[in-house]
Amino acid sequence: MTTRETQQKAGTAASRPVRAATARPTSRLRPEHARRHNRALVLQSLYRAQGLSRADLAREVGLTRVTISDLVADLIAEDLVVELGLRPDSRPGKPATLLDINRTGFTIVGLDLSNNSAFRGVLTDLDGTVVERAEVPVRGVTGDEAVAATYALLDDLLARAAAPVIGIGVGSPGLVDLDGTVVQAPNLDWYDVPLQQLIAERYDLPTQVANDANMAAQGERAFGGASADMMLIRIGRGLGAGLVVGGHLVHGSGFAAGEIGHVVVGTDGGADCACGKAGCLETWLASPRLEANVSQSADATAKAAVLAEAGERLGIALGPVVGALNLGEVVLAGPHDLLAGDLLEATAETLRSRTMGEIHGSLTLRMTALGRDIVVLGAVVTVLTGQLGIS
Amino acid sequence: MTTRETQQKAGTAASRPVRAATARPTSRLRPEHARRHNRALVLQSLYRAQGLSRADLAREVGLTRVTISDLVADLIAEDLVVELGLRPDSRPGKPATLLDINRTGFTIVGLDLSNNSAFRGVLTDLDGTVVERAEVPVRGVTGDEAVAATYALLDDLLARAAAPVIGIGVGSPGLVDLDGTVVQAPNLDWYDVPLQQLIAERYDLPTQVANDANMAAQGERAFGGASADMMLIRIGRGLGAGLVVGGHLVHGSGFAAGEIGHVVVGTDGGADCACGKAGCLETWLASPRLEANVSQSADATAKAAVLAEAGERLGIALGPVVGALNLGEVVLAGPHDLLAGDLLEATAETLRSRTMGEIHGSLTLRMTALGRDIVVLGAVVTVLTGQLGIS
DNA sequence: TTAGTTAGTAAAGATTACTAACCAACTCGG
DNA sequence: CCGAGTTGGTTAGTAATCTTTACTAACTAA
Repeated sequence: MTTRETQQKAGTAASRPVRAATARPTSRLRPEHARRHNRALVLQSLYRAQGLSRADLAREVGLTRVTISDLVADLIAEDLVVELGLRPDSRPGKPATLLDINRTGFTIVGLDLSNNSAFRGVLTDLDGTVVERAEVPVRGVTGDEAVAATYALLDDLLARAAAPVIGIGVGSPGLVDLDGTVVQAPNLDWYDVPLQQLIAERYDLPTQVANDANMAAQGERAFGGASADMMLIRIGRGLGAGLVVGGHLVHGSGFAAGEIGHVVVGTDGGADCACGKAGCLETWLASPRLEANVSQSADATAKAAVLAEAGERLGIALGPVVGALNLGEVVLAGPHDLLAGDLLEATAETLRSRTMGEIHGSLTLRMTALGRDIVVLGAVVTVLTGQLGIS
Repeated sequence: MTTRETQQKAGTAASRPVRAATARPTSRLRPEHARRHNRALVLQSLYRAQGLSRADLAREVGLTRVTISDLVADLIAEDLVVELGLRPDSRPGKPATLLDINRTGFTIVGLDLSNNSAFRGVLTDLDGTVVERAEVPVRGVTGDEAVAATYALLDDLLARAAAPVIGIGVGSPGLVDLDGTVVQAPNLDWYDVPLQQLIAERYDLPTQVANDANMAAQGERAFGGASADMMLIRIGRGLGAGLVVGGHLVHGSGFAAGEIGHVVVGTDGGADCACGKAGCLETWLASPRLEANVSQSADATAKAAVLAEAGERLGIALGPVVGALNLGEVVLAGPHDLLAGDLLEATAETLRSRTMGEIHGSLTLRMTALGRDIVVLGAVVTVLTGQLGIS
């Protein structure tokens, strides 16, 4: 039944894993790290279900009541958690003291630098409720002036903060590395601008800078209820995407994940693109061109055809991605009037017909409900995650 | 300079993140967990650079010599680590006692159930060096008989194990969930077969069952030196892929990540597929059809054209995936004579011309060097990772 | 009134990793 | 040859963290 071969030492192909190049600095774990982790668990539990008692937390997190009490005492001392009073319902035993995160006691700053007519920013409380808004016009502003405009926006917002600021989140266009350095953002003429460091030092506040589409994906995941395997596609002057895989944002080997605007779609040509190729996804879907095509349409039928073709192209490009990653959800963000109707439907239909639904299960394709705030809200969530461990 | 709006409570779209559905059971961290983590760090450091002293480990891992000594004492007591003797070189100070993982003192079992003529298995030491091989013929065997064949293969291999067995890794075709249950594997007529649990209970050994392409991706990552953002494509009777993103294997929302064989590629038709669609990736690249097309070719030029077209199709399908994930590496596994020449080159060229190289940086496209052992080695690595924390 | 239940706290114990201090064993320079 | 300097490893004591055990407080139910 079995084939027995002579024992062999296969020192050839199969030798010990040599991944010295990828020698990641996986950090050691000290007691304080464990404590931080548990503390974040408590905050997270409180965050998404306010009105928990210490005993509830103990059950949910899996630590003992004693330890939870200790952690909660720390959090109350830092004013991050408050006691709400006794639980009203009536049941046996000592009534519980309800706790909640001090949701309105702190402020988070979120910025969106991706619009090329104005930088926009908000202040929110810990819930992501927008408390203040501001913007600075930046049409044609680049380089150091664009940095200065960012500072002006922050100066304005921070001056209006009524509660202590936990941190600053910034969604920037272009390629941004893990340190928050903008590697390249041609529209702003930024190349290797260490924006995160600049802001953090200027304001002495924890700061998170990341790509705008990635921020948007985080926003959609947290406030839009998106699932753990999701792609968010931003359509505007260009086309960018943010991917969440297994609950984690994808960065890519060169921090360029989601940059699919200049991937050629289909095998039948297409319009010439500024990048030199023809038939790039952007040539089909970037809103200026799409708007032009729509407005040139003779009637509603022709208009619908334009949108349907764009949607089909999007579906063709997304097919392999959806299949390879087995995404559960694809979310579009951009001009509602262009995307929400025929285009979305055509994309959905194309995806259905070009991927294996039986295997891949149900895919949800929808518009975001967060509107223009999607990037700033993503920035806010990123701060929340980075500072409090809430994700 | 800034536009000030009236303060507003935006309780509408932007309310508190409601992700109760995704309430993951992020586990609390107890001291023992931290210890396990640090212990894994020690093992990992020793694994990839044998001949480290306790002091070396302390420097590399970031713990103190005292703690390292303590951890190492545990590991030596378990026979996982051995002292090699004094470091030979001559320098000031007390000579170091070199340590190493007890590489040949344990055995790992790796199985590959993806071939439909025979189940194949190996025993390896901790280095992944193959020590024994076995296989059972399974042509046409399905259902319980296929499970029995797996047992027979394991019985044979385990009887030959000269050193204690750390665990069993199994690469199975089809959809496999995180518990190692084969959700569906039509070729074996397996539906919801809890293979991992069955094997673990029968042999009382830690067992890991996962999809074959995913196992192959793990193997390539560990033993093939693949990078942290990589896609491994297995071409055989069908076509499947395993994806590693940010160093982590992608599972997908329905455990179907990598199932791209039936994604339609291109916009110009294609051959009919067994799945009902036309132009699926498998119709271009599955080896039976590819071999037939090649053998029907009149001359070498025609043969090259067939392979080049298949390669181009692969490139067209991969373009959006490579772009969206910003992959650093794509690795092919399958019949070397078909894939390694014209096909590979055509794929590379297609990817180059259809994605934005300037943004996406360098992409490596290559064949695996692990040959037919790629799945079993991946299974071995998975055990190594699961049991010792080495990854 | 009594029994049972639930919330929260207090004290003591077990793990874990740290600091400080030590010994062991080597090289090197005079 | 011998002391100073260097490096590896261990011992002893301490700080941080979570647990177990045991308690009090405050309620319901009969």
